[in-house]
Amino acid sequence: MSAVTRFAPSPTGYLHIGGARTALFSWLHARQSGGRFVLRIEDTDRERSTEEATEAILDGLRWLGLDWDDGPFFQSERMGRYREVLDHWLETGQAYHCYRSKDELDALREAQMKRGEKPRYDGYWRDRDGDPPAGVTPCIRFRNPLEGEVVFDDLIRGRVRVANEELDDLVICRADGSPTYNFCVVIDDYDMGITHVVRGDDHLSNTPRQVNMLRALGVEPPAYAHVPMILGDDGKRLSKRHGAVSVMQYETEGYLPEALMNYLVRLGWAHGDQEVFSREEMLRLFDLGEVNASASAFNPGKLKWLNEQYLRSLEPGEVAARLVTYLERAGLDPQTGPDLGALVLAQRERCSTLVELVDNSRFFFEEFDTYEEKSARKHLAADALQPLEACRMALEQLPQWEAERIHAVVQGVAEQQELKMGKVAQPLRVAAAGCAVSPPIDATLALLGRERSLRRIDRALEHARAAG
RNA sequence: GUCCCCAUCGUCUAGCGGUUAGGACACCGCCCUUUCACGGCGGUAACGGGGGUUCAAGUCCCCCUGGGGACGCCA
Repeated sequence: MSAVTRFAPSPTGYLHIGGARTALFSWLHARQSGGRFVLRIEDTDRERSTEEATEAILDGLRWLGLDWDDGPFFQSERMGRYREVLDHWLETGQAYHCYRSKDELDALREAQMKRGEKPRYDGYWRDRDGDPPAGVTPCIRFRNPLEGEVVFDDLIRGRVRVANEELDDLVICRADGSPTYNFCVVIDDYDMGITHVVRGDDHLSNTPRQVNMLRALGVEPPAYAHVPMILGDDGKRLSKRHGAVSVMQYETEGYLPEALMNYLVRLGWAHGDQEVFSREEMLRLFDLGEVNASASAFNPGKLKWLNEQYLRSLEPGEVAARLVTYLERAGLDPQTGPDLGALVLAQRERCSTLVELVDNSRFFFEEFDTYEEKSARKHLAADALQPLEACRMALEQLPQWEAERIHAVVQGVAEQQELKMGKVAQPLRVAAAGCAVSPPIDATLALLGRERSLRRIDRALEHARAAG
């Protein structure tokens, strides 16, 4: 059976980690059944909804590769439809006008809490006819059943039962005429043919009311899957304090969308001992019904590890293509350096992110002003002169500037001068990179090119002489 | 305050009545090594507590504790 699922964010901020995972689960469930994935923007709160936020959310989804089949639909453009149902319900008595003011409601709530009761609307206007107070614009409330219970089977939480006694008559249309979330969701999910509602479990307690409204509409509710929330790495609620909460922040920091997706799919779900899942594997193996019911903490360290895995296993050319943007952002011109595929191959096993890869590769693209102090003191001292000079001479003679030949030179010099490899390679490294960290010296020089390499060795020789 | 939910190493998790409680990240050793890394090998580390049910409980039930969510004319 093919499923129709949806992702329905409210455009009040960027796409965050929790939303991204909900979207992923929802997307996977639709895609693995050959169904449809609907995108709907829940912007009934005009005060807080912004166009920028909508764009930010779409950007996030696109970056992650979570493509949608229908939409984006905007609730703000569906007011006519909501009005239609509202009027109908008013007519049939399934909804009614309520003239309670906010102040009255606040007082009511406070009094109930004080008495140790669950705060709820008292139903004052539920069965009251005529003489509404003058000058008060009413809101509209749904007439929730008083008896019986709502039962539904949540794919993740199992059977959920709530007595109607626990529920009150919720506001479905504000005094200003705008319909509210719980109402719009119900109409939309029905109109859009949603078969599986996948959403954060903070909505679990809304579900019974929604089921009642669906029943009022005379239709069967969809299947529900309430996914647990994601906690910060301190076990508390995820927030700005935990570093990157926006999905796009990870893009900025040089993470690969593949890695983030992989991390997210494993948060609350597992398939035996498997840690790495390609998109195809996710589609094949993921099962909404296997998702854990408990919240899980976001672990940046593991995401980083996954990013390293993808950095190393993706085609170098693929990584190189994505590297271009990052080089430019760092103010480097990709044209002034080595072949990017080769660079990725040389650097990827010592980097966690694309940003780090760029940072560690600056010296391939531009000259550096100074040597890293400690490294220069240690490796560009007087004892570096002889091996450096010998290398310089032999390298200059090389008919072909390739890693293997360079390696032979370094090894030859070490043997000739009866030095350990480190005594030869390290001075060369500092000469070439400006610091004591780089890919293997033969690969480093090969990537750097003959001219640049020799020039930098000359400069290092000067430095060593001056220091000696 | 009221209602609801959740509970295995620090973290993500496997487990679905009988296991030396497994894997991964992180951490710590050792090996490899021209740097930094990668990699390989090994190690520390968990069933929150108390009652039941059962020949047998991490696994089922209840209570406690801890954590979370909901209780808006927010979504």
